[in-house]
Amino acid sequence: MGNNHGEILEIGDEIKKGPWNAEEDEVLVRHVNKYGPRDWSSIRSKGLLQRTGKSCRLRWVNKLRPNLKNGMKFSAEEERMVIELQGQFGNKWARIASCLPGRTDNDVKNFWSSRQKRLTRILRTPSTPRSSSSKSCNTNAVDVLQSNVPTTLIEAPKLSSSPVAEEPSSLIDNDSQMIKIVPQPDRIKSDLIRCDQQFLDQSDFHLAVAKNLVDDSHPQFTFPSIPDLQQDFPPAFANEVPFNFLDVFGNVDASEIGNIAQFPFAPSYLGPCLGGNCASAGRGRNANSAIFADGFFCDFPADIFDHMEPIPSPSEWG
DNA sequence: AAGTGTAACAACCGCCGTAAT
DNA sequence: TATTACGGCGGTTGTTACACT
Repeated sequence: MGNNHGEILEIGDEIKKGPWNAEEDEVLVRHVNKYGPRDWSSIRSKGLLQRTGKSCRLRWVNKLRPNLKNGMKFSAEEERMVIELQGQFGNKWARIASCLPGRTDNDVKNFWSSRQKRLTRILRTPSTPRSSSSKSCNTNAVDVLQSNVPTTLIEAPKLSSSPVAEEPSSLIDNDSQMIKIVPQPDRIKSDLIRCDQQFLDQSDFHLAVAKNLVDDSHPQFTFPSIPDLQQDFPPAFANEVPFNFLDVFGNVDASEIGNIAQFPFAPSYLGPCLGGNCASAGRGRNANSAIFADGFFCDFPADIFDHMEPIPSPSEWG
């Protein structure tokens, strides 16, 4: 991008790039007020600005348009909507942004990208030693439980904008009660990992999982089934997996977690939410029980995937 | 206080669809 | 019908501010 002062490429009829200044903004706003948000290329042809029409349009749409929520962080409700809509539409940022007043496609895209990077980093962070400057991964279980960060959901990373793929007929091995984890870029699309705070708000669960992970006698990562927030958690979900667990590893190379992994279902110690009675979970969370979802993963040793057993490839699931 | 890592943001690039010629 | 220009969109990159050690 430009130099430190944003003054670049302004030579004769050259196209100017880089950060916009107040004068340029003023010219652009005046043009739009006069002619409407169109004829972007005419701005340059008229000699008003040395910006491309594309650049002008982008500036207007992302920064100068009225009623934008510039500088405002995404609210919990907006966050929830983004996650939900991304699951519904994929990476159709303009479509998603159209459902969020004051937000642009760029806003949504950046927001999603940040979350994706964060989740990816969490999944890749080595357990020892932990990054000395990590802000989100230096917590212990107690810290996590005491956190009041209003993060309510963990969404899955996505790789591409291809249409949502059909779920495999079953991701569950009924015999072993395993959730099959199979990295498949083509189908890393659909749902979200929705970790309701009440699900996370189980200190016993958290500690038990952590213990399980480091206990060589329990070589497999014990992970609970997570209820779907949109379903209001009918008790019958106690033994089902209404979310797409695959997406947790959506953008993690298969080589990093092994080609395939298995996750046993959650044992009963996980508490009433995971035991099936989650009717009160979902929206309207108890602030006192808030858990920073990132911390949940942070407390897992990074080598938890080292012990996962291979399961058949998708072509063998039938 | 300095160094480092991360999140958030701004802007550009390339691709694609569409309308005009 | 083919070509071209334009606008829209998604992906990507660079910069800055901030938090943490």
